[in-house]
Amino acid sequence: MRDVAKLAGVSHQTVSRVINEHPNVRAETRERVLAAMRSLNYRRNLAARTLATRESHTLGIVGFETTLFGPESMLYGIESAARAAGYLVSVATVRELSHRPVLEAVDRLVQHGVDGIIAIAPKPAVTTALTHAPGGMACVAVGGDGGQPGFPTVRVDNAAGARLATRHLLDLGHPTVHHVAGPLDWPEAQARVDGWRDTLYAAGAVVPPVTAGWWDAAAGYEQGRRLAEDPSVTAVFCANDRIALGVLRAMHESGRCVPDDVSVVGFDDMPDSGYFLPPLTTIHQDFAELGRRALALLLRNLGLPDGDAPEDVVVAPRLIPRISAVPPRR
Amino acid sequence: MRDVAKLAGVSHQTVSRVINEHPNVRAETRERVLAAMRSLNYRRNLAARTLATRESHTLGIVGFETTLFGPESMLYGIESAARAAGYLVSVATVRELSHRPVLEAVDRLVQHGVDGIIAIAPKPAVTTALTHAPGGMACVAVGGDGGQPGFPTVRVDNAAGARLATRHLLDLGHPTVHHVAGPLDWPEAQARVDGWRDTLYAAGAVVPPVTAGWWDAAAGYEQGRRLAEDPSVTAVFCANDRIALGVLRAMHESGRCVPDDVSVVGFDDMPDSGYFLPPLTTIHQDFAELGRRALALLLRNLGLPDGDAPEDVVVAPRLIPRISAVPPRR
DNA sequence: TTCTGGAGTGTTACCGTTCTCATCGCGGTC
DNA sequence: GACCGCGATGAGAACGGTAACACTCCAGAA
Repeated sequence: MRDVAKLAGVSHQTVSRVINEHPNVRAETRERVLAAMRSLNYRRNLAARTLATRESHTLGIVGFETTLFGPESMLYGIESAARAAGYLVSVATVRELSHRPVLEAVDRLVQHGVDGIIAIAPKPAVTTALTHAPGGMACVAVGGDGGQPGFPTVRVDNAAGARLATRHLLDLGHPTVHHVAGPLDWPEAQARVDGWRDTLYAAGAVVPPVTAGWWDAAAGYEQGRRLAEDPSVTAVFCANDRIALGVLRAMHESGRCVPDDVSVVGFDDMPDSGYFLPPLTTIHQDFAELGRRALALLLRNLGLPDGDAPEDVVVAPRLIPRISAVPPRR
Repeated sequence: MRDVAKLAGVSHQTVSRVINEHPNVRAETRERVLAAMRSLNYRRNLAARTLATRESHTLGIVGFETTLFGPESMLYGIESAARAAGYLVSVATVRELSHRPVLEAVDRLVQHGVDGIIAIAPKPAVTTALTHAPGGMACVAVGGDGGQPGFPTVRVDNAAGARLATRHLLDLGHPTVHHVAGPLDWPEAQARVDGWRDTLYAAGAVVPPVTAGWWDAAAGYEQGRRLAEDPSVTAVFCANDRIALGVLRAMHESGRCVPDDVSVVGFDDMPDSGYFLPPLTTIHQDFAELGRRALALLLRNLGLPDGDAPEDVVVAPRLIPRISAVPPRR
C-alpha cells in the first residue's frame, strides 16, 4: 500500500480511501491511484483490515459430517448468497450432534474471527450449544423444528409437509396411512410424525403404530419388510426419500407391487427420486432457499445493535405428485 | 494480551511464548501466564497473528456448485483432515467449470489470505485457471483424470475402475458390454470410456457405440430406453450410479428384467445404491480418502521451499459385487 | 472583509501478534 | 576470578491496513 501511495504521489490514507470508495477523493487522484494499484498488481491485505476494523467479512458454518442430502444443498445456497453479500464462508464440521463437539466447532470459528455463524441444527443440542457462544456473536440455526424459542431459526414446516403427504394419500381413498419415521430424537422426524398423526385423527382414520429408524434406505428396507407382511397396509408415508427407497425394495421383494398394492410417499425430493421404481411422489424442500434465508437472517441480525431481534423463518414444503401413490385397488 | 501480561506480571512477549509453546519459559512462569489467560478468558487474535506471520492457518477450497455426490464427500474428508492439522477451511464455489469463474473464486480465497488451495477440478479448465493463481500460492487439484502434467493432482484411477467393471461383466460370460457414458468433455468420463473400450479390445469383444449424456438419472433413462430396444444388449456399464438408476428404470419400463435379461454395473457406490431394484453392482470410490490425500499433498507442498515438487496421487477404486450383474441367460 | 463549512488530503496513533535483538543472571571452564 | 554460553525475559519495531483528527484551500454567507 505504501508503494502504491508513493507511485501515485499521495498518502497511504488516500489509497485507503480509494479502495473503500470514499466519496471525497478527486476523480483525477482516484484514477492515478487506481493506475498505480494496477501496475503494482496490488491486493489489499484482509488480515490487516480485519485487525483494524474487527470485521473479517467471513461467516462460519457449523456442518454435520455426514452425507445427508439436505445440509449439503444448503451449503451452496448459503455460499452463493454470502458471496453476493461480500462474505467468504468457513466450514467447521462436527461428527456428532452433541454439546461438546459443537462448542469446539464454534470456538474454532470464533478464533478465526468470523463475523457470524450459521449452524446446521437438526437436533436441539446444537442450538443450546450455540447459546453458549461467546457473547455478541451473531448466530442463526437452520433445520430442526422450532427448537430453542427466542433463538433465530430457519426451518421447513415439517408438520405441514407431513400433512400434505398424508392428506394426499387419504384423498386418494386409502382408509389409513402407515408411517416409517426417522430417528424420533430428531425434531424434524417427530414433527413429521405429528403432522401425519394429526391428519389421521382429523380424518377419523385409524392411527397405526409408528416404526422409526435412521434416515437411510437400510432402515426403510427393514421396516418395509415388516409392513409388507400386513395385507391391510395400502399406503406408506416415509420420513424421507432414502427411507422410501428401502421401502420400495422391501415391497418389491415381498411381492407387493407399488403403487398397485401399496402407495408410497417420500419426503425431500432428492435429485433422482423421480427415477425410482416407480417414480416417487414426495414432499419437496428447497434447501438452497433455506440457506439463502438463513444468510439473510444472519446479515440482518449482524447489522442490528447488540440487542437480540431473533426471528423465526418457516419455509413451506410442497407436494410433488409422481406415480408411487395412486388410489387403492378395491 | 497486554492485560494477560500485566496480570501475570510478565511482558507481552512472554505471553506470546507461552501461547506458542516456546521451550525457553520457566515452568512456574508458564503456569502463572496460563492462569492469567484462563481468568481473563483470553483468546488469541488470529487476524493479528496472520498479519505478523503471513500465515492464516486457513485453506481454501474451490468447489463446484452442484449436487454431485463426489465433491461433497470430499469436502468432509478435507475438512476433518484440515482440522487435525490445525487449519480451517474456507469454501468458494463456482457455478460453471470455466476459466473466469474459477479465477474469481481463487482470487477471493487469495484475498482472504488462505495458505493454500484445493480445487475440485473435474475439468481441465479448472486446473489451467489454477496455474494462473498468484505466484507462490500452493495449489492441489483433485478429480479429473491426469489433467495438467506437472501440476499436483489427486484422483481416482477411472480407467482401472472401468476395466474392473467391464472385466467383471465379461467374466460373467457376456459376449460384450455396452456403455452409457458421462459428458465426454469430462476427463473422468473419457477415462471410463477408455478403460471400457480397452478391456473389450483385449478380450476380442465387439465394441458397441458409446452413448453419452449428463451424470444424472434422466440421461441414464433416456439412453437406457434406446438400449432396451436392442435385444442383443445383455450387459451395460454405466458411468455412475445415478445414470445406472435411470437405466434400471428404463429397462424395467421396457419389460427387460435386470439382472435376468440385462446386467447393469454402476460407478461411485453412492450411499443407497445397495437398495436400488435390484441392488447395484458398482465401483467404489473413496471420496473421503481422496480428500484426505489432497490435503496431505497440499500440506507437504506448503512446507516445501518455493520450488515445485508436484506429485500425482492416484487412488485405486474397487468392485462392489451386488446382484445387478449376473451371467447372461442362454 | 471576515467568517464558516465542506471537499480533498496528510499525519499520527492504533489494531494484537510475532520477530529481532538486547539484557541479565548463573553455572561451568580455563 | 575473568570469560563464555545459555536459559529466561523484556523492549521496540514491524506486519498492512483503518480511524480520528488536523490542515489547506476555496466558495458562499454575513
